[in-house]
Formats: sequence, structure tokens, C-alpha cells
Amino acid sequence: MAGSRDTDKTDKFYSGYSKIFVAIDCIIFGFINNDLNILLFKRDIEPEKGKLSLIGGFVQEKESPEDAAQRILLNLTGIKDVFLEQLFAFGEPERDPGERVISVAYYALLKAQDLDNEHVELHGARWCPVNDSTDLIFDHNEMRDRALLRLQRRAKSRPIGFELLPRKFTIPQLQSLYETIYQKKFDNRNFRKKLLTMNILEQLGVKDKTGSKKGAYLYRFDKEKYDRFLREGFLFNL
Amino acid sequence: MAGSRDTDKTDKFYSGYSKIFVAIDCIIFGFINNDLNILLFKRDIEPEKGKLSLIGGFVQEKESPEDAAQRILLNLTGIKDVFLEQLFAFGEPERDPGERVISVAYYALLKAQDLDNEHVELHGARWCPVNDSTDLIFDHNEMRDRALLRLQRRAKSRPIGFELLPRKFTIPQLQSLYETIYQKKFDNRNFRKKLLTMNILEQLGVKDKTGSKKGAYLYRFDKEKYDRFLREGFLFNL
DNA sequence: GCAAAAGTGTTCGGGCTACACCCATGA
DNA sequence: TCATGGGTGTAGCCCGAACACTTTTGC
Repeated sequence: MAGSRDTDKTDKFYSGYSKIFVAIDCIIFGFINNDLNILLFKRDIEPEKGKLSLIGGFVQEKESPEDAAQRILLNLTGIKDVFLEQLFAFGEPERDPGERVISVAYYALLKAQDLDNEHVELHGARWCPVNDSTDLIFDHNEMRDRALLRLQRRAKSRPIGFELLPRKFTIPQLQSLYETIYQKKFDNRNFRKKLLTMNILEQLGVKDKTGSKKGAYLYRFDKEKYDRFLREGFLFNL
Repeated sequence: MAGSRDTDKTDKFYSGYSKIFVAIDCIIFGFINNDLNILLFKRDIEPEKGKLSLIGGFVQEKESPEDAAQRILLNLTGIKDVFLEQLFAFGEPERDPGERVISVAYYALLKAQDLDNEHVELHGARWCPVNDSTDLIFDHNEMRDRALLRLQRRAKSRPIGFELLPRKFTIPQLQSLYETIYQKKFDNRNFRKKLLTMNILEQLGVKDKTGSKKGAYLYRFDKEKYDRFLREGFLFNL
């Protein structure tokens, strides 16, 4: 904020207002066992002991909220440059019963295979299917719900789902991911057709046999083609 | 934020972190003289004297960011319950050269006719066409651009544009609004057809003759029909 | 009577939807 | 050989895009 007649840039002036703790909470999605999961902490202290919460931290003096979120994610997962998007700033005065805290929520998508599970568990976190993650503390349920909605909207207008799959994946895997995100079945012929006509996938000529006896072709996401695609604009429409 | 192992709810604990000023900035849209305008302040003090800025204020101890935005709007415009949506939290450490401030930006849509212009000017604000509003202070250009993008996306998926018109309006007026938002001409036959088949407008049987010699029928937005419409889901697609 | 804006239908093509059978393989 | 999941083509429909002329009335 700034620029209204009753603001000035001197610290003296701003000091008439109160400062507030600014936190970050991350809704971290991963696709595991054919199910959409989020990374959660189980609280091991009172109050709310045993209840689950999102992963979070505070914004420090010299970092942006975005940087703070990346720091928290790096610290927890050991992974740099995670896909991250700001979701919403939650700021009800009583949202944290301890003290006034405004939290900027981010959602993150990560390739679960990249994750060192021991590292994560050392930090006290663990995956939990989104559908089982009822009853989080504070307003974290609302954050999770909003993140899921955002993910659903985004996945329609860009191939965001790729962020959740390994670099090499099969079309049935991708379809299964989309079916999980939308909690809805898609026609496999139409799904495949749609994707292939977008022309953003590169077939690798190799089959993955873990999913079936016949095996399914592995594909890779072609970033160049995708960027061209984005520039020309498109919609997913499932 | 909360719940990670290294957080607790005692004030004592949080006190290890630093508090930050949290501000609100509002991008206030109005449709005036067939052009999309935003409400701005012209800075009358150094530094940045003469430069324009958005309308803003600080979040107070016991109000949510949303409440703060409504308070700032009410104070400036005298209008309650303005259409308001959170846009983004801007928090680069150096965004405000005076001091560390994180700003939660909101965009607002208001019916410019409802506005008491003297009241607004008393507060030092004035309308400025979006396209002429280059060169705002700080990161306000980015805020304005992001707000415009959001408005464009929203106006596709719901009749948000109605918030910018008088309660009674003609279809050519509405089309003109959409053409301004998208900086693009639409076919009047298709536009009209699309809207009328949505069945959310109520014709009032009265003509408005200010726009042309022939006069155009006035319509009113039918909230009940619209709500039904929303529940059933739709897309605008212009 | 003419200028200026409002109002009105039809045609075409592209994309989404629905739908059913064969293929390859491991057990 | 059979069970399991992978892969393929077509027809109908709906919706958006393109397109031009008549109507009303103030001047």
C-alpha cells in the first residue's frame, strides 16, 4: 500500500500502525498410489494434539512470501524449484488463537518420486490422501479446499498435471491423475485423442510394463511445444 | 501458518519472528464515458510527487484484510458492500522503499453513477482511464495489470460486468463494456444472442433514448435466474 | 431524407460426447 | 486360455463465428 494522502514513507509515519506476523502455509500435492495426497504434520503437542496441520513457517525480514515458501519447501523436501503458486491470504483476526497472524497460502505440486521419504519423515511430515485429510487445525481445511479447487481450475487450462507425474509417464497414468483430481471418470478414447492433438507430448518408443501385462508407451512432456501452445492459447476442457 | 514442529502458540514462541506491516491496496474499476477507469491518488508530496498511486491503507489489529479493504472503500466512496475480490499478496522486501510492507491487493467493481464525485475528490482521488494509468508508484503497475487480467478472466465465466453498469442498462451498453474490458470488438448479433439465451436478463419494456435516436430497451439483471444459472454452471466465452 | 444506432436469422465448421471391439501379454 | 489393461475410429450434436439488411427517429 502507499500513496494515499495519509501515508508517507518515513518509518515515523508507518509506526502509527501495527505490525503483524506474516506466515506461509503450503498445500503440497503429490500423486501417490493413484491418489491425490497432501503433505501434513501431525501435531505432537497440545493444544490440538493429534490434529493435522499444513506445513508452514514465517516470512522473514528480508525475503518475499514466495521466497519464504520456497525456503520452507526446500527445507522439508530437499527439492529446489518446486511448482508453486500463491493461493490466497488468510487473515481473520482470530484464525490463529495464539496471536494475530496473517497467512499467505501457497499450493505446490511435486513429483512424489523425487522425494526422499526419510528426509520428510525426519521433519515430522507425511503424506495423507486429500479425502482423508478432514479436520485440520485452524482454517487449514478451508486452505486445502481452496487449493483443490484451484488445482481443478488450473488443470483445465494448462497441463499442470504434468507437475505431479514422473518425467516419463504413460497416458493411462495421466488419465488416472486427472480422474483423481476431478473425482470423475473420463472416456479413454476421448482423453487420449484430446491430449495427442495438443501435440505437446513426445512418445519415447519405450513401454512401461509395471501397470499392465501389455505395457503402455511412455511419453515425455515437450516443453518447447507446450510453450508454443500456451502462446497460442488453449483450453483443456475435460 | 501453524502446526509444523517448530511452531507453538505461545506469544513467547512467535516472538522469535518479526512482525511486518500489512497493507491493503485497492484497484477500483469504474465504467465511465465508455471507458474503463480506475480510482487513483495523485501524490502531492515528495518523493514520487506527481506520480499516481492506488488507494490503500493498513490492516488494523482487529480486522481482516477483507474488512480493511471494505473500510477503505467505504471511507473513500461512501458506498457499502462494494464488489470486492482478493487479488494477490505482494511482498517483495524492497517493494516499498520506506519500510518493509506486505500488501494484499483487492480489486473492486463499482457503479460509477453511485459515486458522489465531490466526496471522492475531497479525499484526493480521481478517475483515470486504465490505459492512461501508466507509471504508478512502487509495484502498483503490476497490481493494476494483474487486476485487469483477473477482471478479463472473471468476466468470461460470470456476468461480473453487471457490477460496473447501472442497475438498468441496455444491451449495447453492456456490449460496449465488454469491448472495453477486452479491447476488442464483438459481433452485436452474437453478443445479444448469447446473453439472451442465458436467460438472466429481464427486459423492462422501457427504452433509453440517451444513446441513440431510436432508443434501446432497458434491461435489469435477474439475480434469481442468475443464481440458478450459476448452480448449473456455465461459461461466457466471448 | 438522412445519419446513427438498434435490432434481427442463417449457415458453416470444429470440437466435444458417446459408444464397442481388438490387441498384447503374463500368469 | 483367460484375465487385465492398452489401444483405436466414427457419427451426431451443439456452439461459436461469420456475415448484411431493415427499423426507428431526431435533426
